[in-house]
Amino acid sequence: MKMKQKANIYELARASGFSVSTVSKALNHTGRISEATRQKILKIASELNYIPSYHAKALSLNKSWIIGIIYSDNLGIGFSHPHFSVILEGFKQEVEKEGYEITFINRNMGNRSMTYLEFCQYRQLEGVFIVNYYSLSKQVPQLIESGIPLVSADAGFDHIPTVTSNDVLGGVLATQYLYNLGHRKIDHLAGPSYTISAQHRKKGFMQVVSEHQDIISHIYEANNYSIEDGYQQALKIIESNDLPTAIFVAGDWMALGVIQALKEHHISVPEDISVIGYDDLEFLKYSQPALTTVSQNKLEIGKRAAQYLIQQINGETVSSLNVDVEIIERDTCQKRL
Amino acid sequence: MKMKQKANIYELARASGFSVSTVSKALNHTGRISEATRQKILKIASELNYIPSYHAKALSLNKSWIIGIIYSDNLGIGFSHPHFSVILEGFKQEVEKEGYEITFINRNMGNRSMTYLEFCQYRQLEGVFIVNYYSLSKQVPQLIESGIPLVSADAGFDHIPTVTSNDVLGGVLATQYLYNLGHRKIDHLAGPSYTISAQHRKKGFMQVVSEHQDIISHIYEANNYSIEDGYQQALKIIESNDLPTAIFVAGDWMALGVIQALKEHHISVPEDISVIGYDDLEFLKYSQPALTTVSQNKLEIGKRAAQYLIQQINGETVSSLNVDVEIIERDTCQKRL
DNA sequence: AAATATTGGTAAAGCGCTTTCGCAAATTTG
DNA sequence: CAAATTTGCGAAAGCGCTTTACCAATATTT
Repeated sequence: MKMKQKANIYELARASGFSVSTVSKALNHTGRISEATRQKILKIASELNYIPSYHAKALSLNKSWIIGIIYSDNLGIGFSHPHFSVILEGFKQEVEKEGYEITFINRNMGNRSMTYLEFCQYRQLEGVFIVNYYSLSKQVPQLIESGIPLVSADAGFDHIPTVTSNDVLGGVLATQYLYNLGHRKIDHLAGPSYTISAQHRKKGFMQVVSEHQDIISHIYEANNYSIEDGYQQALKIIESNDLPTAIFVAGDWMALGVIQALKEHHISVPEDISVIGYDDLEFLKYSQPALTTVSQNKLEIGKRAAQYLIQQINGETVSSLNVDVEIIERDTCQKRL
Repeated sequence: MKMKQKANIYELARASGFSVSTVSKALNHTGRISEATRQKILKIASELNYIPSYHAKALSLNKSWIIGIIYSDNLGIGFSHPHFSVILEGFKQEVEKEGYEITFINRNMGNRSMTYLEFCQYRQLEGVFIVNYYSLSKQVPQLIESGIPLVSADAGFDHIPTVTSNDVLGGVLATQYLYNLGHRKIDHLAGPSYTISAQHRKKGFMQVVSEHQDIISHIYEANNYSIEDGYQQALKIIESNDLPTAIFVAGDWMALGVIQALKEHHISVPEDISVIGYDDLEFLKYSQPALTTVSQNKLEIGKRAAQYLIQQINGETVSSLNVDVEIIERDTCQKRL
């Protein structure tokens, strides 16, 4: 049986005896047309294995059904990033539900390089999702100015609807948690201060500290949310000769470094010092001891971002949103009597 | 300054005084045209912020520059999958270098659902990369029959060029490694037998065993490469009352479960039993004790797959390829004297 | 200087689809 | 039963680009 190659609308017209306009209307359930002829045409379409041409449709309708993703990954690990990959996944699931596809915006398509905006125009993108973008270049401002629907999962852009964790709340919860366990000497290892997330977590921490006269605290700050930075800062805490009984670490990676440094100095977690992290990276469930942490609802962040973007594409206006966080109790914190 | 909205080729023609055909040729460095007029046209194009329309180009040229990805993720974690996400990343990097984009093939675009093949036709995809697909449906056979360029990162499809780790070699290396450490009672926990990867790793294991008369071994088999399955099978090993001194576990996840089970029975790793895993999942670097494992070069697998696919798109024919693996020595194996 | 080849450029058709507008036939209204 | 609507359908233009076929004007060969 020879498969008919790529029948188009004209062949359907010829085969059915109707005009192309009528065929088009039949296929799209649009326009005025009798049910009888619609059925005839649909039947023929299926017999001929008709599949419409996306490119022709997109050109004609001026609608691409594609959403761009800006995912500049400073670690070079791309999809494998334990935090952003989950957000991306949630985003993807949600937009696909609504019939959109995603594509990654990179600046050298084909041969010549393009700006983000140029790429968006070239591909007629419906909107773009900015996740994990740190740069001072004019690229994003240019996008904002262009009026294309935008949503971000990074705090730090004004003028863009943003979906992030409620990091102030996270800071509060983590600190209260330690306080309620009986800790009174609580240090905070903050993330890099140029990130809004770090600022907020620290703010939450300080808020709780200020509410309780009996807390003694020091704040340290890392340049990066990395294991290495956690390790280095922990060394400082150790050298300070004024050990806390608990540390609220602003990121899981850093917490890993902290725990390692403590262990090397024969300070055991959680017996000597309790440690709580932030992020709830999937794999830290399996670390030993399993990390107690503040969980960000990453999948939810991605999904809400998707909804916000699609709402904008449909002409609605949206504001920003903070997604709730929660404490995940595992094995790195314990009561202090 | 008012930004000209989406100038097209006709406006360039009018503004430059040349015809659209000439403009097109100037823009594409094609056809016979004098350098002088080309420069004039390019100048005007840049002044008018001309950006071509992808859709029009694609329709006219019948070329989409887009590669489809079939990534059916049975765990539901999508991008976050610690093994496949890295392969995907390598693939993406490599195809982008050549000017292609990737898109994910899911069966319900817009509203109605499509088969993989229909989607490929709809979007005029140049080729497709099958990664992590297990299903008995006719979808993939249909793709194969259609003649669209295909490449896979899963063993298990005949008739499709496949890029995978050399799993037989991996099995050999792991087993030899244990043997050379002095182990003579070596068990193997194999992956699910319906996967080619598990079959190959086991084959490598048995090959080494057969070469050495003095090895005593048992083989166990899991239904899944999961922590839970590793845990369950480890219980069986423990119950057997014939403990090995080393276990070659066919997957890192399973190894995690194995180690946990052993620990709960106060059998310490590596003092009592050495454990070697398989995969080299990124995060297991940080497990305690850090897992010794057979490392799959995931990034390389993705990149080679990309190259193979593009070669096919360009009309060349390619065969399959096995990417080398290597032992990563960490803390879960030790000498047996 | 006549014959030939090359160069620079254009008109027009084609890629596959949507949509407006118009028109005849069928249907509803008063 | 005439007038007013409504229904069913088609012609044609438009979306923005590429490419073939052709023509006139040069440039090159004998």
